[in-house]
Amino acid sequence: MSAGEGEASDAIQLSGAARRKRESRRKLMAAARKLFVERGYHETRPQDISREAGVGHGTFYLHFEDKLDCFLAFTEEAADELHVFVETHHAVAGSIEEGIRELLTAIFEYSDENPGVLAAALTDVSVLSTGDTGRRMPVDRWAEVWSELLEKWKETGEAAPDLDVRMAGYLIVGAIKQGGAYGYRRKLDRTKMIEGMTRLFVRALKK
Amino acid sequence: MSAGEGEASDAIQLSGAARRKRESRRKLMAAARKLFVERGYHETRPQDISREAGVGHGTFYLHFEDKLDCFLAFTEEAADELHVFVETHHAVAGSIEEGIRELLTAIFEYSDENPGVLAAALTDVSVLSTGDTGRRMPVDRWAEVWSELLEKWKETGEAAPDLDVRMAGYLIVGAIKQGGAYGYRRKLDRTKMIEGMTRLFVRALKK
Amino acid sequence: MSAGEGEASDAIQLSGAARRKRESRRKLMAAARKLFVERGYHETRPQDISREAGVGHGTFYLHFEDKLDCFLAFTEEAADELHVFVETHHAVAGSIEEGIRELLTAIFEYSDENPGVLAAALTDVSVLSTGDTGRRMPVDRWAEVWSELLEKWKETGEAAPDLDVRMAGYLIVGAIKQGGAYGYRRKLDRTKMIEGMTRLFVRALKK
Amino acid sequence: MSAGEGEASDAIQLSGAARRKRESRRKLMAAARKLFVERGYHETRPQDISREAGVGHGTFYLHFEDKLDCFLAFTEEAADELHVFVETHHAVAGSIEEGIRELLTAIFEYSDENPGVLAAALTDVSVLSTGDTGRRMPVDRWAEVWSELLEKWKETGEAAPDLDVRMAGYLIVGAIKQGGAYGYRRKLDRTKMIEGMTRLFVRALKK
DNA sequence: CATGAATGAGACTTCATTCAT
DNA sequence: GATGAATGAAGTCTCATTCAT
Repeated sequence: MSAGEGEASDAIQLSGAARRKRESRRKLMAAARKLFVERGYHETRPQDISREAGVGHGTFYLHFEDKLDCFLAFTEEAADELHVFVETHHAVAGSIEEGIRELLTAIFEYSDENPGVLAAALTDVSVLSTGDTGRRMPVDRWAEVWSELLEKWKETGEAAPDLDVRMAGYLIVGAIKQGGAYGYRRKLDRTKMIEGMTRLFVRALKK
Repeated sequence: MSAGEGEASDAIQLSGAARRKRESRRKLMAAARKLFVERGYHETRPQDISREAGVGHGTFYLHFEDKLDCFLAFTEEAADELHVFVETHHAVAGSIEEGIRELLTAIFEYSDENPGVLAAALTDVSVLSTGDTGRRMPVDRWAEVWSELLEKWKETGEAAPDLDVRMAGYLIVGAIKQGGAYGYRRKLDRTKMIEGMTRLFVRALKK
Repeated sequence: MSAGEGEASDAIQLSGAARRKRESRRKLMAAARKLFVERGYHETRPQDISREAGVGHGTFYLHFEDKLDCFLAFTEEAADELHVFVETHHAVAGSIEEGIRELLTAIFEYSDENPGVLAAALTDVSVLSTGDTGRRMPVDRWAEVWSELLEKWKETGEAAPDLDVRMAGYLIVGAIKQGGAYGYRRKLDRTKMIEGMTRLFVRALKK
Repeated sequence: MSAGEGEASDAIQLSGAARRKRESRRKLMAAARKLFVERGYHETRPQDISREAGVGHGTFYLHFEDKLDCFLAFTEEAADELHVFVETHHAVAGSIEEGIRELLTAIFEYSDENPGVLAAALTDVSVLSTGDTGRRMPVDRWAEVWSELLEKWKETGEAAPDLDVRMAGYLIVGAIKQGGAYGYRRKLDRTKMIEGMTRLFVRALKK
């Protein structure tokens, strides 16, 4: 059973040490996500993460350069996860209206399953650190996803031809972020939010 | 001692102590704005603000409950200033298209004259403090301004009747915040940004 | 009595705050000296110094940039004190033999009254920090004192004319440092050490 | 397994394990020397030494009790090497003047071939550890070499009969250490330094 | 009202050493 | 013998806030 790991995993045979390290990182990532979401960046100390993960304080620094590095790893993980959700909703396939509705649905479903994660991951890093980190932030990734979709719809003639897709991508992400926070606070009905946003976005973008 | 209070102008004839206090606060507010904008909330210490203001460290706490209180005072000041700009553009008066354009113009003009202030003032306070502060944040004030306008246009039949004006207010503020940051980073042309945003917003909201 | 401080001190009238600060620094310096001498640089933590001085941990950093800065302040104080001892022995006045004997006597007397201080103050800073500190070290100060004396004796024709006084200054300081440590460890008689060293140095330097 | 021990040459026929161990130690010693010289004791971590040596971190502790033990092994190695240099210059053979010049030449030649090693090896161990290590330090070894030579010259009547050879040994080592550091910093000419020092030492010691 | 020295909890991080593999 | 992940005590330093003057 322990031989070969059973699955055709991407690391066919992990030596003991490497496996332990992976396991530590996994625990740290889970702990970091939990605490960043619950308490926010500044209220979470590296040692809290270590304790929550059940590893020593020093282990934290074996896996992350510093606290910010850990936070960025968290945001990237969240971005990756959301990406999977989005892909299963193949927003790309349909019309502009369907596409937008699917994308929003994916986002809200992810948020339901992972409450608070998106809000935490979208924390503006410039609030956390001076100086450029050199890393691409979730906001940018998500804005780009939208931009690409809009570009496609522009090509198919569904979206307004005079659209600046880059700017529109950021406008949409900003709107969703702020609107989502508002809806979450007011405990608005998810379906209604999706419908409302879809209507606005479609009208704004459609030819 | 109490003489001078209650007169028509609040600047006329303040007793020495009261005048000094007012003067201290003015200097502290100016220093706080400068540093919050330049360095951000977490990189600015009360001591820095006091030194920049040219007053003693203790004086800071004569005027503000704590650091967060000072930051909120800054955001409120910024909100008040923007409000003046907005009023001079009487967005209220015209059609939905004119109104939106005027409002955006007011915002961008303010941002030109006060670079970085809006971005700093819109910092999500939940990133700064856990508990509720009980104070209304700029985001909420600005979302409400938009809501009221939208409500008006709904009544005049210019805006779509099925519009959730509260939600739309937040969506717009979020879009402007994120889009503005993007445009500032990319050094986009102001007029083009205003035009692009106006077009999108009008299409989204118009009947 | 408290008025005017009684003495024609260099700070005729110290305001309360300034006096408190001075007092803190005095206590910190005394504590630092005690601990650097007893335990050495690396075994002494800033918080040990603060506790020994009876002030808060933060006060330490009000007076010293960092731990190294504190250590350097200690060495400078020791250098100043030794300087006073040396001056009262007016080594300068007499012949080369008298001069050297007086200087060594001053050094050993200071060491008797301040056991361990010279050894601690002569700690090679390059062992403590990479990078140049930009500060002149006691070793250099003391080497220079010797150099100047030798130069004088060269002029009066008492010292060998082919003497490199700079180099000789360092050789002497190195010899005293190492020889002193040896004598201290072996608990040698002070007078005998002075006589022995004087004899050697005089022979080495005399014309 | 024990076969091969006790043979004429200790290099012939070591079992695989023993050979590997020896090889590891050699690599660790070389790495330790490099880093202690370049960065100093406190700036060098066992991990750095292991990495530089290309062995695992744990291997370090198979060969050295702790970091200080490794440093002392380094100083002893340096002392052994210098000893070889000194012996090839048979300082013992000649007159006091020749002897001193030869010894200094040996030291400076070694320093040229091994820049920084003597300075690093002469680091005062009391700065590194509080308790006595029970090991004889390079300073003591080198002071003793000088003492023995002086004793011999005393017997041949070349050195002053009233000389305390132990103390003189330490004085000379201290002088060379400090003078060498000064000369190195000032990039003085080696030959001139040797000549200058020889002259001073000879005058000081000669009958 | 104003000051600025003092505070000390607590933040982040390092590193000599151990130990399971 | 060799490895390197893990450890956690200990280190240095910061900073929001208080309080005696």
